[in-house]
Amino acid sequence: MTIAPTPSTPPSTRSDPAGARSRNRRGEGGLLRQPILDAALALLDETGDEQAVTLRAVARRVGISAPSIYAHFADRQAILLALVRDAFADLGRALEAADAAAGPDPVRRLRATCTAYLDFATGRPQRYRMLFGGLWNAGDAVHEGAITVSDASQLGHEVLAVLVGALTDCVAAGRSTSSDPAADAVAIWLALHGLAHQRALATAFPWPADLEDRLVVPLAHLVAD
Amino acid sequence: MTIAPTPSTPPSTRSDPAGARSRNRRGEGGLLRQPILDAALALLDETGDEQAVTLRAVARRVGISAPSIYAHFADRQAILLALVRDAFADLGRALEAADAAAGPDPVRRLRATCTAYLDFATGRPQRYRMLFGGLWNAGDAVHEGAITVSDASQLGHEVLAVLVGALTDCVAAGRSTSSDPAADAVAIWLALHGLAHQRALATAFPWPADLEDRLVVPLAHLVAD
DNA sequence: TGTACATCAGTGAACGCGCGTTCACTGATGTAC
DNA sequence: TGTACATCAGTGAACGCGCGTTCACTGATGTAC
Repeated sequence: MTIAPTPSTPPSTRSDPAGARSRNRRGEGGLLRQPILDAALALLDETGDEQAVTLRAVARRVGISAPSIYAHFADRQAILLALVRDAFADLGRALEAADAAAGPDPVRRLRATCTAYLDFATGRPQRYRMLFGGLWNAGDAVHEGAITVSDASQLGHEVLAVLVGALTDCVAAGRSTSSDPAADAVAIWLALHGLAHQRALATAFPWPADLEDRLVVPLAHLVAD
Repeated sequence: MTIAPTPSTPPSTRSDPAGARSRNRRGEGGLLRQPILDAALALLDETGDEQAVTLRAVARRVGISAPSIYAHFADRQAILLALVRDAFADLGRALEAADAAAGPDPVRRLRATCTAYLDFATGRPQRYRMLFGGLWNAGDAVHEGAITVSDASQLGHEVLAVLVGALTDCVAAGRSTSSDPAADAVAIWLALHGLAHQRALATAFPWPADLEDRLVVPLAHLVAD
């Protein structure tokens, strides 16, 4: 008995939990890249430890042999960098989406953006910690410097662009007395990072609920409507 | 020819850079504990990577064999925890010293404390990152939870005690309009942490100089004299 | 004061481990003729 | 349409490494008698 391969079967994009996966069709080897990243991200989120993201652990999870990874990533570091890059992009997108969905009121936009930032860190604490854990800053390896410092500063610019935009509009609407929205946006971002990072560190700690307001309102120099 | 041991020689407290060190006298085995911690801290500061603090690397640096460490620390984790503990204590002491040295003016005290906090992180970025890198929060090991979460919250209380004290005095002197100094002190601390952590991450980044003021003045609700 | 001995600081070799990476390979499959 | 073959996805075994930790030990030294 032969099992006829059904050509209509969609190529395996899923990141199978080991075992079941079958070899990709010829020419579709690149499809393994995403499952590898998915597995790496899952390991990171579950263990909260980037040391747990080893080539062998990732391979085990995807259901492939460890050397197979080398067809898609130059080395272990490259996987981690891809993870950081993706997470930065996710965060940037979340902020822009929150800003866009908040309607026209600039104060609402500013607050929605800040909330989205904090939600990202609360919802994916391991990932947030990794973004700012210093991996891409270690700086002795060859390839990391160039790639991810620019990623990080790009995220910086994205975050800041959204915050500066909202804060500038707050000033224009007479809702903020900030005399330097660009600089105050940096201050807001740093304060958000402080809170987000501590929350990502001590997820169980009973952080007061009004901390976000207590940081954002003064730093944005918001005034009553 | 015999080399007579001179009893007046002080016991070796130095953390010799390997090689030269001689066995401690009988009953003074405990003297090895500090050199081990010194070496571990030096490794951390130099590499900026707590993974570099291995038993073997520490032993190599102290000039002893790796198993000797077990007379002083239960395992590798215990060394790292001792490091965290000491660093927390250092930071707490630095803040209290700054507060005490700032004189009677409450605004000066508040600002001096904030500056000291940021200076600690700028001067020992690797150590600061380690304090808040999540080591003691990983939480799966047996002994770490109990020991260091209490350390961390003790530091929290020390930092906050200093900040709350100064801020309360600012309010009393009519220099701050804060209606809740305790809560605002938490906000200040979080903002300081955000700035300190980013500076410790990207030490080379040209951070604007006035960020400290831009954070502390609004968050402390300071008003002109 | 002399001597035997228990104690103590510290050692060296070895263990098993999981790791990143290399290598030569296998077998399926698309393609050129 | 049939067939040979180059290409491609992926494998399995092996390498050397540094690690944490265990073990049996060594030799110096303080102490009890």
